[in-house]
Amino acid sequence: MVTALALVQPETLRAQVENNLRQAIVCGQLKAGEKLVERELCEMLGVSRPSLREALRRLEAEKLIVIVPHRGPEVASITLAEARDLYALRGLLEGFAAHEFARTASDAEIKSLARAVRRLSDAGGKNLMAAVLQAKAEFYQILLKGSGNALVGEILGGLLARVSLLRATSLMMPNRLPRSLEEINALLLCIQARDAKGAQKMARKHVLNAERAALGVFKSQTQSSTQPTGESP
Amino acid sequence: MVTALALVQPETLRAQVENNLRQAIVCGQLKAGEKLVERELCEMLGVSRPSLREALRRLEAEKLIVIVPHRGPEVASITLAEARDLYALRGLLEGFAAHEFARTASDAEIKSLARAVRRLSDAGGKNLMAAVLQAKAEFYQILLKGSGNALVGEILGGLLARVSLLRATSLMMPNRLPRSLEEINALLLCIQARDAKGAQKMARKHVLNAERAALGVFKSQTQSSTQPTGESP
DNA sequence: TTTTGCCAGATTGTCTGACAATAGTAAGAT
DNA sequence: ATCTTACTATTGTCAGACAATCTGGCAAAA
Repeated sequence: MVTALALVQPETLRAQVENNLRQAIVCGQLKAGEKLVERELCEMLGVSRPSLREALRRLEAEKLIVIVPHRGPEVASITLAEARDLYALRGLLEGFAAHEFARTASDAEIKSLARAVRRLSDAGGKNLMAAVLQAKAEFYQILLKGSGNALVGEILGGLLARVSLLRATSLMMPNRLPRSLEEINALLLCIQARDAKGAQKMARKHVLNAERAALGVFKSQTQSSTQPTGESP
Repeated sequence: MVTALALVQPETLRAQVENNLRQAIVCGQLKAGEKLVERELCEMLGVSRPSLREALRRLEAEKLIVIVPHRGPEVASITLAEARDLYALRGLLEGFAAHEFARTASDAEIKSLARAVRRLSDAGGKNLMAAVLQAKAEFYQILLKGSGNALVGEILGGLLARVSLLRATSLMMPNRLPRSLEEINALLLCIQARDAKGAQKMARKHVLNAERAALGVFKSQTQSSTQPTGESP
């Protein structure tokens, strides 16, 4: 008897377009504020306008692009105030997820999380950025799944995509990596001790620190572009 | 001289379709689980398929409809677990909004909120459901705006639309209205006292009570359809 | 009778081509 | 130099078409 058979559903063309564009945006290939032209994208991706436009509508709903009527779509850009709001919400939601995980996750899930943290630390120690990224994604996935609230994961996923528009995420500052790993380890300790309140606080603190670092870079970036205080002689 | 002239931006046709469908869904004209057929909707709304499909994509991104490839769209339906997740998040976010409002809103905003509560109580006392709805919407708008985090309002708006899919909202149980008004008044008192923590707790409590009432109705609805165990002895 | 296989109709996914409406731009007039 | 005007590019919207796929029922086999 067949126990499990994951038949890959043939992704519709529109979905592929959507995924391609989304990844191009969060990876920075399409920069924040960049104007998009339908025909160009059609040729690039090899699809017709209707398919492209449907994909654009979804990305618009996700707030990754902005479409002003008769002026066309462009990659969304984030103001300082919006970034603050984003991080505030992220802290709230990740704090909630950590709280619930510590409270309700199974021992097996906690062990799984611990393994992910381990991999993350290893990758961080060797400065393997790609591995860090993957391990961090796994860490989040386990945390969110174990929190028992799928909605939080859904919303948080959307927020993280928007945060990436800042183009000043923790990856841009390798010097913060050690402290970031410390914070995650502290979070893990709280969870292993089933200390829900402590886990919540640690998660919030982690986000808060990430915010400080990111917004610091962000401010200096935007300031330097509007008010070039002598980057080079 | 003209002081203020709100020139209604000519809503694109697609946006009108989107709004019509969204309202039809949250109002219950299109019931949860109902299958939608593109051509029927096109004829109903008098638009072409591309325009309709773009609107559908946006509603899909908002999780108000579900589109399975080659099987067409249908109005999303909510399971008990999803409903619980929704209310948990709602409590978290409304609690946050109340906390921040109490902490940072201006005195003028607090007065504005008090007026909205007053209108809400009046409408509730007279059992004018339409007026209650409008006053409650205003109340939320003021609260969210004054909380200083636009994102929370954005996310919460999406959640509330999805909650309406339950079709077992507080409106369905007029007997809960008095208690609901009491809770909102208590929340207002906390806010007027600038008691952020208290406001947060009251907001959460309010959502929790709403959840209890809604899920009670929801369970009895779904049970009675699948397992009619005799509503009353 | 139940199950299996198959076919036709219906619906969606996608493309092409077209035209009107609007925004951005460049040229011309004062 | 500033304002007005005309033009061009791009988007918004439509109609029609065709292939891929799902759905339901009917016939054939066990």
